Amino acid sequence: MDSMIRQFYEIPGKVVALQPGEYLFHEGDHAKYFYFVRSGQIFITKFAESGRVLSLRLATRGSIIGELPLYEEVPVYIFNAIAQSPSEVYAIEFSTLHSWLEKKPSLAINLLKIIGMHMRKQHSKFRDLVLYGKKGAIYSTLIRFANSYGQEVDGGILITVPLTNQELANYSATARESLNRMLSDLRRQNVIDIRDGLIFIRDIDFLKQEIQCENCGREICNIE
Amino acid sequence: MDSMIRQFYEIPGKVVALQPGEYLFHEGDHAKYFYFVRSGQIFITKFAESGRVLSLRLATRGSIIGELPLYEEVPVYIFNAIAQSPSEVYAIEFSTLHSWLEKKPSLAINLLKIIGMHMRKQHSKFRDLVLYGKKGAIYSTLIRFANSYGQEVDGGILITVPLTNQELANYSATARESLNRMLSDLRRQNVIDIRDGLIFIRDIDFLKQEIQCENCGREICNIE
DNA sequence: TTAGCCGTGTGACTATTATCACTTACACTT
DNA sequence: AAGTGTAAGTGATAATAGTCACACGGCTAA
Repeated sequence: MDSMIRQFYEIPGKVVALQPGEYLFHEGDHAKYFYFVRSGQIFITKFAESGRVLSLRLATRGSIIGELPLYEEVPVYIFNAIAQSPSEVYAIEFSTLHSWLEKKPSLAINLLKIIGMHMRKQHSKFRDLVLYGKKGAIYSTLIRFANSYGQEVDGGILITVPLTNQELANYSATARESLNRMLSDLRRQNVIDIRDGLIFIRDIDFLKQEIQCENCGREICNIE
Repeated sequence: MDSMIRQFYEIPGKVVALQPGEYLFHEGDHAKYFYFVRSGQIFITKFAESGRVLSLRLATRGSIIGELPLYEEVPVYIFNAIAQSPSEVYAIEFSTLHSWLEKKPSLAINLLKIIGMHMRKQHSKFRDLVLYGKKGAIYSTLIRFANSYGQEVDGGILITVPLTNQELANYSATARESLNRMLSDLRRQNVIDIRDGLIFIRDIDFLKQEIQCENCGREICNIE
């Protein structure tokens, strides 16, 4: 992915630094910039009227953010972007990006590739959720976090991002209690474990099998 | 949308005619062509191992199909495309499309716009489903069909596509019986009606309100 | 004209998931 | 060391959705 975004650095823009918890933008804000992440992690979320939070991505180095309103008549962000850790993003104005895309076909093609990949991610998530219910949503979230932020140790995968049960629940649109019970079950079945507050996946194949994983690869099946 | 795809007609390709029920491609097939629909309607579906069918779109004149494997290393269709009515599609080889995209930036930009729109559609569907459960999925499907195939009559909207309960259920990943009960409830509440086997929506605002519709517009909230 | 098929409708039951209310565990402050 | 706050864990119950079984009606082909 890194090779694909390298080209975007040539486009004039500015660097924005964010502290943990700081918003890059809110949903409903007028959208002026297209971003990609240089360092750190950024939560992409959406609020429901009921007060629930739906988490969609955890963007990291190389991820693009705010691409959705790119060619909208009235460009408005439809998600929130909040720094999880100290982060830096590169901000390019839509108008600047537009003119560069017109001049450089290879840039447009790269963006097509990136957005196409996003489509695939979104579809595979949709599939997991819709066909296998909350179990599908939760197992799929674990697999995606493992693919994006997992570190292989002791024959398992340690998810190196600290996440509360509530945060994990937000990724699968599940009640915290339901998520908690599922994690407890998985722990009892020796599929996962908690190590210093981080999730350690002993048997990722079990998770994949349960949701009939199509093994779409780490390029697609991730949370970035 | 039609204006956006006009440009694609300049690219050499071939016309493929389909009879109702005929497959344009199956999921898992090696993907060679990018299509757009000239006439008729095409179901886009996905099969689950359990035998269930998940319906995603009903493509019509101006819709693009098979765009997902565009820049994949091993291009494979991930959905099925089946004609619902006698249809004609225009087929462009990926390799041909690639070279045209490189030569014509405006073509790449148009494709970006179209795919960006698809992303928005997908996100809004995801939201409806995830935040409002099956009710969200079903009401949202009705609204989308109304936006794509609705005809205003008698102060309501008639969905001009004949759909069985099973077909509608496939769009919302719901059991036929559950869908049936929900439709019955809506009928009792005078929100919808059945006219000669077609769904007639009396009170679309009720449906929109129940799923906290963000009024994203017909360009986004449709089933194409 | 009638048997067969298909789609609809519905009751009874089961499974899944959410909600509420509370206890426990742990880190951090004072 | 006690007090406070936050997250985790859990039981009981309610709400939502799926499954199974079957009745009914309309259409069609023999």
